[in-house]
Amino acid sequence: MPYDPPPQSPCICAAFRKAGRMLTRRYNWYLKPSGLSVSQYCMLANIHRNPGVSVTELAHLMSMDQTTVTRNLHGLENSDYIHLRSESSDQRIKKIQLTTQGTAKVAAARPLWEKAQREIEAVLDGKMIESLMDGLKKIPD
Amino acid sequence: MPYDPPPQSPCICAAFRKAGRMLTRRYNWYLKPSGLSVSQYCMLANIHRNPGVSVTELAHLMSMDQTTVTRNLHGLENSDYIHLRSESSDQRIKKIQLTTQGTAKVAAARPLWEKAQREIEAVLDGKMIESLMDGLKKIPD
DNA sequence: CCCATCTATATGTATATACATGCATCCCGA
DNA sequence: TCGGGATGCATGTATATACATATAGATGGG
Repeated sequence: MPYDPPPQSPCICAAFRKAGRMLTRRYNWYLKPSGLSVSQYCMLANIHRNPGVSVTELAHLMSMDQTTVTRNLHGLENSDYIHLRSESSDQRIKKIQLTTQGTAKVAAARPLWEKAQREIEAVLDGKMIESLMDGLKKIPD
Repeated sequence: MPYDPPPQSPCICAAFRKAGRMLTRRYNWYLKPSGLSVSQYCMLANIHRNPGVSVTELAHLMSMDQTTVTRNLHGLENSDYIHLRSESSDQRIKKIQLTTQGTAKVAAARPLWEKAQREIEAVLDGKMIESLMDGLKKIPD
């Protein structure tokens, strides 16, 4: 019986998904005392960097589906870390802002994030990551 | 009012998660005619490469939680792509095998996967990916 | 002005992921 | 041999993710 060979070159997508799981576990471990997941922390940090960003804009920033952003924001809103305000000039658009508690939470979590980031920077070459992220820009939507 | 600066260096974890989302969307687009997601395809391919692997072994292979593997396997079992058989020498262990349909499905999906893989290989340097995956091995569990 | 159409967000559904924990089985030392 | 700890898998719960679609608001051509 001929043996049907499995894929030779490892699946790049699987590699990145696996890396994501490993990094997520590690960052979450460091962030645990803050009560934030790395997903939540990064979403708050993105809002911090882009005050008043809309749901769809945030989705584009993070290469995330708009509906995923909507749902992830709900948790952050229920925790009173953000609030959404409809744009007066266009009632469809919701602009996202950090609340005082949200700003404080990000600030409190940041040293924990930095510990994780430093640990990973020690084993991964930043230049390579940059170069890979650059290549990803060429992927069609 | 002092402006609390957001994280300077981009979050490596967020970068990998974002890359994973982008690649997952693209691979899933190519795999759509097969009816398999890239997650399912890769899990089947792992089983193909490791016939008789156990649930926990597969979890280690993929850096995935054992409970996640258990749940992902259920879908593949319901679709009759795999079957689980308790090891006679140790009833706790379940060994995973591709069924005839599962083997056929992987074979049918493979050319679609290859199209995705080739497209991504054209924009991402394989050596860098390898080197990054190497670095990840140094992350504690 | 009005409706067709476009755009921004939300909801229904399904899979992916992981932590805490439960359950069954195995194994070893007394 | 038996009982406690170790091991392998499953379940309860919660978040993350995305596709299809619904809803509300905006906009422009007639």
